[in-house]
Amino acid sequence: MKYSIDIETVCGVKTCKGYNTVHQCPHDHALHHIKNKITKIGIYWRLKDNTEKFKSFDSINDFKLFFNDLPKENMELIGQNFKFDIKTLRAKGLFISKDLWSDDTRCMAIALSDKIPEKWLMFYNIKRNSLNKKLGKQIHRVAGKYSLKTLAPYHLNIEPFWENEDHSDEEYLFLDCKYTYNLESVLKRKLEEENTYEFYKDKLLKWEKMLYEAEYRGIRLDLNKMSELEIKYKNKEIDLLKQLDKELEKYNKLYAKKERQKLYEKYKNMYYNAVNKIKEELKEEKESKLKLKYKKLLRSALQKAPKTISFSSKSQVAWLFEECLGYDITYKKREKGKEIIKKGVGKEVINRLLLENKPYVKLYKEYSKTNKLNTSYFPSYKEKLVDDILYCSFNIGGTKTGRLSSSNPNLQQVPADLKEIFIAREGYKLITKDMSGIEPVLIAYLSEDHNLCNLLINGDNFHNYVTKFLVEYVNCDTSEVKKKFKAERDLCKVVDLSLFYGSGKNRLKTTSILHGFNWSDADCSFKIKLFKEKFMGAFKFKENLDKHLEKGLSVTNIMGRKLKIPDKDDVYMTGFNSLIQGSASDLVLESGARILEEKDLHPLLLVHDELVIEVPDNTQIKENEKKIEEKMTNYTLQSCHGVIPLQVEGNISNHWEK
DNA sequence: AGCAGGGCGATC
DNA sequence: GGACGATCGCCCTGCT
Repeated sequence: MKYSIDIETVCGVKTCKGYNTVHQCPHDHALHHIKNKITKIGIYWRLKDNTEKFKSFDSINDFKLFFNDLPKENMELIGQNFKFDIKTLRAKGLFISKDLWSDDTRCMAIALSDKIPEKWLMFYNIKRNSLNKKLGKQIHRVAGKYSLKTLAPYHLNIEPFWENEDHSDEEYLFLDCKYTYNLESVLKRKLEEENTYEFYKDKLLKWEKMLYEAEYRGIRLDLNKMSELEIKYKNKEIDLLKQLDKELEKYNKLYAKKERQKLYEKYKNMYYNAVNKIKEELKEEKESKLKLKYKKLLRSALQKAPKTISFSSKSQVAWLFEECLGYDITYKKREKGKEIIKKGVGKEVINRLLLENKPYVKLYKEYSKTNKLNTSYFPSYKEKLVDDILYCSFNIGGTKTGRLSSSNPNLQQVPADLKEIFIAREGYKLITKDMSGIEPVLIAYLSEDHNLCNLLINGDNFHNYVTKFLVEYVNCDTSEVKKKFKAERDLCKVVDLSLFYGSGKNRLKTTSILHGFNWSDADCSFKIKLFKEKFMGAFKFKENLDKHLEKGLSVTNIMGRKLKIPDKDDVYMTGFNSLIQGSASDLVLESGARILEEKDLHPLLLVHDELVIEVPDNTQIKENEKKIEEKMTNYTLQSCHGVIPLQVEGNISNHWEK
């Protein structure tokens, strides 16, 4: 028997100002399986004669009683983004076996290469906005292309539907369940029609279940270490700020003056505008009143006006560097194919100024980094922790390329310096393994490029190889490059892959400057020519791929995922990139799922080409490490030049290894 | 006051 | 003809 299930949740943190309400919680606690609170649970099914059955529950206990009484043999559960529901139910005491989870309409929509057109989504959002306008509040949030709110109207030919303000609407819950139930069969047919049903069922759904386990388990933080680091960086920030304020005192005064000037102008204009609106005959009596009013407003505004430069404001720092210190803060940027000159204090400008030995730049750079850690990492982690466990969400359909993404918090962008606070549970260790050099391997496998295949089959390192021929004078054994030409290799390492994906001489030049080399334009052009000749096969492959994608046709990646580029103008820059990065990501997902099938191995984090796995700290650990390596490399990448080997790197440790 | 959008930086 | 790409989240700013 098929059932579709849906739950409604709200913020469940009593001390939070969003407690028990939807949409107001600033931390999205409604989405946190431990910090949320279930308000309704709905279950929908159909009898043999097709009559609809629907039941809803206000409490988990009532639902539990009902659910436990249902016959489990041949039970099939369907959900929309069911990962969230099954996780939340489990956290509240109802464990549902993964085996009963038979379909996920969100995953189905992700696997379907036929996506909802952008235009359709636009119309949907216009409707949503006008509804919000009527309500006077942003009640209805953006519905993504994989949410039920857009999938159901699009695939089932029904009118868009909306929940009421408190999410407790019985009717809405019923529709949610019913549409999920109906979507399953429609999407199944569509997947079968385009031959992606197997990919969905055997791969994507399996991966989603693995992610569910990873999310449910969460990762432990070393709280002592964290507060130690937090204090360290707090003090560092205060220190740096003191230095900046001291050294730049006169500019602080200048800035305060400028801001005051701006306020004078602002309130002067407001005053004149107000005066102009008065009818001629009333002018005399009202004018003086207005003058007083705006004087008063100006006075209070002046009191609140900033007295020092805020170094976390890019525009203020830009003003300081350009107007006060006379630095050149321009940089080139491409927008819609055109090169434009922009101003800013981003990485590129800062690094150039550093090379020019401009004062204060180093100080500012350090301050920015510290400020970033203090404002966007520690507070976010602390707010999301449950005891010492941190939970994130993985989004399998979050990206255009097929890559995985992470949010709440995003554990795929943890700064290297903070990785040491991520630790194993008592009695466990963490094994960090990354599939180093996975992208060149996939490019070799898919394009069968002669040189690329051979160098990898020989066991040579891609970056070493590139360094050797890109830096003309290098003529040594490939294995010696890393030692003898470290700076050159570091430069090549950050730019070589991008050359496959379409980066050009400007990119090469900027990168060379960042690495302390000043390669000329001609030099860069020449090097790119060399690179293209060396890997002619790969570029030929890209050319053909682009032609194919530009026709609007789809390609299948290494794991069976179908990929289309909706806008043909995007193909040149994103087509090849998506195929390779999506394949790499799927390879890691598949590896994670295979690892989970083994006893006692718990994948926790997936970071594009890297897995962090929690394993028991016992005598089996070395064997387990071998097992993990085997799961990550046991793919046969057969090319016409031979089998291309996959390699993994990484260690067993108490914490997440850099 | 609250939202949208730009700029930026962390990761791969 | 020429262009690396993909995220998430924070801060600031300008608009209504």
